[in-house]
This record gives sequence, structure tokens and C-alpha cells, in this order.
Amino acid sequence: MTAHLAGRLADRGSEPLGDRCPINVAMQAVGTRSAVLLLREAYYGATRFDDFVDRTGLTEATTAGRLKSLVEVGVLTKVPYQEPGQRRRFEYHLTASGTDLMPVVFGLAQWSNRHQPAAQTITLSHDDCGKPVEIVAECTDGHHLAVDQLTVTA
Amino acid sequence: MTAHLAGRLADRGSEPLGDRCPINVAMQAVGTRSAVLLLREAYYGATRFDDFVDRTGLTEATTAGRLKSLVEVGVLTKVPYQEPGQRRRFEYHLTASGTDLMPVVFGLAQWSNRHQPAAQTITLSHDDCGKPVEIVAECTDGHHLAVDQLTVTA
DNA sequence: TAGCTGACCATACCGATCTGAAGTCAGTCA
DNA sequence: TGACTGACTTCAGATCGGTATGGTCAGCTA
Repeated sequence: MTAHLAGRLADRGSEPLGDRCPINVAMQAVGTRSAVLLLREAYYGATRFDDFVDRTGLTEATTAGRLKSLVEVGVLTKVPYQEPGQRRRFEYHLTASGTDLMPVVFGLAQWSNRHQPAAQTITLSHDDCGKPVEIVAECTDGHHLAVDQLTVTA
Repeated sequence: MTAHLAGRLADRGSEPLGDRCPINVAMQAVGTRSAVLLLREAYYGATRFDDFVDRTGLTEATTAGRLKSLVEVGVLTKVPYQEPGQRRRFEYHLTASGTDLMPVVFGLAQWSNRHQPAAQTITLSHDDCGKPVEIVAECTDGHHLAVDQLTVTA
């Protein structure tokens, strides 16, 4: 049940993949619990600081720090807004980079639902056709693939 | 660009989702850099302790501890083996739970390749038909979905 | 029997992550 | 003018993740 390797990956011997491995890069950028919980709430519609605080259960300090780093990494942007009779504030909006992390975040949920009985179940469906949704690896011919049908080239 | 919410999620107000949120559960179980790097190497074919050490660049202590926790969580199993003239040892094999995390791990790589220019590029292809592979959210009718086309029910 | 090797464990330590509580600051409202 | 609010920032402390170093232990080989 393992992938096939090609290119430089195929004959690297036992050299470690360095800091530039894209999986490692992503974990450094967004691989904390707080980052993932904030992304979850962004997908669920939160945009404002205290919504993020209330709905993740993180502290204000953690929320402020992590939102800042998510803006630096480029998955969120700060957008100014002003309600009548209020001063100017900022909302945090998902960027294209942020929405591109959706399969990862919901992939985690899918995994827990299948393999972690203690986890609460959530289901994903297509709001148009109502059909159930899965996070999958798929080739452009539409085949759903398991690990051992993949070739990884670097 | 946000999902639609249904069920208990729709009218939770600003209550935090607890520890049982499946995204949270997954992050607690496998949400460390060391866990993800070890899974990466498992997908790439590593099974033995020192292969994991050499190919992730993690220390022996970190590797030993994290392999243990991955076995406890159920994504790896210890399988005894014995080479001629050697004593009995253990290999670490992916379980069904472990291979089910593949879309998450390669989803991270896909994200870095699209949005983190400093990351090394890897490409995934179907070893049968050779076509490129993507990690996507797809409904059973075959539609590829963005966040705002999803309904999340809890 | 002694030595070697692979697979760990123990210890000490550093830095990042997170918490809880308190403080700051801009701007609006009474 | 003073109180209030939303959005932070600061600080002290706990916990976790990771490194470096140095054991330990089983069992095979000489």
C-alpha cells in the first residue's frame, strides 16, 4: 500500500527530504491546531475577531497571534469595514490560498468520522444536488485513487 | 466563499465546537509535523525504524515517540519480522486508517505547490493511465466542489 | 563470553504553542 | 467628559514538540 516514486524521489537513498518538501512547508505554515480551527470557522462563515474567539474556544491572545500569522502566510486577508456609528474595524476573509486548504481541513474531518469513534460526525453534501461529498485523490480521467495507484515525482 | 451549515451547526450561535469536533480530534491525533512527515515516508515506502529516522531527519527520540503514538492512534501497526541471522524486529505498516489520511497529506503538498513558491514541487499521477491527480472535494455525481457549494451538517 | 547492532528509553534543555488575566487604545455614545 | 466596546497586546506560566547526548537491552556473531 505505498506510492510509486519517480524522478529525484526514486533514487534518493535514505537522504532526508529537506525543509523545502512541500508537505513540510505546509505544516510549518498552517500545521497548528489553532490555525486549523480558525480555518474551520472561516469556512463556516466567521469573519470577525470575537466570532473566531467565541467559536473556536481559543483565547484572545492565541487568536490574535494566529490570525496574524495566517494573514502573513496568505490564507486570510484583513479587510476594513465600518458599521454606521462604529469606528473602522477589520474582518478576516479567506483568500484563494485559504479556500484551497478546504480539502485538507475537511479531509481531517472525514478521517475522524471514519476512524475515530469518539468524534462527532459531520456530513458534507453538494448544496445543489444534495449528494454526499468526499475528499478524494482523483485523476483527470475521473478515477478515484488509493495510495498504491499513485506515482509521486519530484 | 463559505459553506452552508445545517443541523445543529446552523443555529449554534457563537458557541464553541467542543473537543469532539472531528477536525479537532484529528489534529490532536495526527496534527504534528513529526506525525505528518512519518506518514509521508510511510506512503513513500518506509517501514523500518532507521529508515524513518534517516528519511524524515527527525531524531531517534522523536521518531520512537511519534511512531508509538501513531500505533496507538491506529494509523500504523507493528509487524514482527526476522531476517536470517538476525533477531526479531518490527516493521511499521500503514493500516486502512493510515492510508485514509493520504488525501490530507498530499493535499498539503498540493497546497504548497500552488501557493508557497519556496516549496519544492512534487506531482502526482495515476500510475495506470499516467494522468495528473488532484485532491478534491467531489459529490457522488462527480462534481468538483468549492467551499461555497458545500453544505455541512452536524 | 564479549562485542556488536538495531531499536529504542532517559535526561536535560530550548523554543513554540496555548492559557488566563490584565492592560491598552481608538473611537463612539450618554 | 467619562464610560463603554471591540480588538487587540502584554505578561507569567504550563505544556508540548523537538534536539542532543548518552544510556539500555535483546539476541546474534566471533
